[in-house]
Amino acid sequence: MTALPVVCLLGATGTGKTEAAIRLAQAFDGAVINYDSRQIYRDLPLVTAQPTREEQARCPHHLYGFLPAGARRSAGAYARLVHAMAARVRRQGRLPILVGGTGLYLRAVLSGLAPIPDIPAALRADIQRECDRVGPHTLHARLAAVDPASAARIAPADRQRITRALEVYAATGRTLTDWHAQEATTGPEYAAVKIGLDISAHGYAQRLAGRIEAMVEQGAVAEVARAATRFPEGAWGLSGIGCAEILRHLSGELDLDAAKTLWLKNTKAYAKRQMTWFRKESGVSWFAPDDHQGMALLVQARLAGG
RNA sequence: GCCGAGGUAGCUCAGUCGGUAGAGCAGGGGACUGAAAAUCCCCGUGUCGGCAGUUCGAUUCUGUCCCUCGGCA
Repeated sequence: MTALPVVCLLGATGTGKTEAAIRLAQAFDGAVINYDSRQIYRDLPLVTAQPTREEQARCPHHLYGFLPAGARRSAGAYARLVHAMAARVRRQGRLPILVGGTGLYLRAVLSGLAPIPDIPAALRADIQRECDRVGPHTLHARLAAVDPASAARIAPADRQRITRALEVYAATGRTLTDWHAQEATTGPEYAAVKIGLDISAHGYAQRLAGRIEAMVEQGAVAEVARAATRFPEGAWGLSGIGCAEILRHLSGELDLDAAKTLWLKNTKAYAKRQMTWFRKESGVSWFAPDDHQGMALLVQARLAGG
């Protein structure tokens, strides 16, 4: 089987990936496929900065806004969706263009994950409740007894990874370390052209601040309020950056300015984490965000050269 | 001009009874295998406003100058 050509756009939040993707799609008869973990929620198009209706009309877009804010999709499940969608786009004779900001998802798509089965939700909830009760350090010690290699790798305060390692062991009888030593399950083989959008320019912080202002003007607060009404018990989709701050504003804890300030701060910290991830991604060609022509030339050369 | 209060990290400040200094915020770096917009880890040399004096030693005490902010003129 020959490798499936795809373009992958990566870069921190607010760098102009949406526009760059549309330009490439128009130039190469492509279709945009989302790999962002938050732009999947239909209740939150504004705060998650999904492509607008107008933008989506300019070329085919897939895997945006298709889930209610109460749902979750694991990285593995999401990778399977992307595989299916990329194949379908290809069958239609189009070039798949993967766009997003979630480094783990991109890795799951391109390199695969360990073939660990899905863990029953009830078991996961039990372990998480226990973690809340006894604290991560206690569970870390328990992990050290069954899987010392994982315990050594995972920080004693990292409740997410500690509970993950414990639930995998509890559900499968095998340690995470054991699973990770196994070959990853992968989808189709991809020939990926990786394009990074680099914002090292000084205007970036201002750009993020402007984006938040625009989201608020366009009704982000009302959007989050609506979603919160629809999911009164709290929903995973409402835990994202922007939502969390707006919810605190709606509860009266923060005034709008304080919420926006926090929102910006959290967005900047997130952008930094994204760059830490993407910087070490191999084989990325970096471009200025508006250098659409340069990106197109690269894609053209790589598609021709194979 | 006079009186008072200050000048210490990008910002707000603490502190050193004389032994060249540290918090918060901001900022930076990193990790990452099904919650990832998540979850964690690490990072502080700065003419302590300038100059002089006392002292073994001054950011700390003294003098003087400069600057800022009040108040009075």
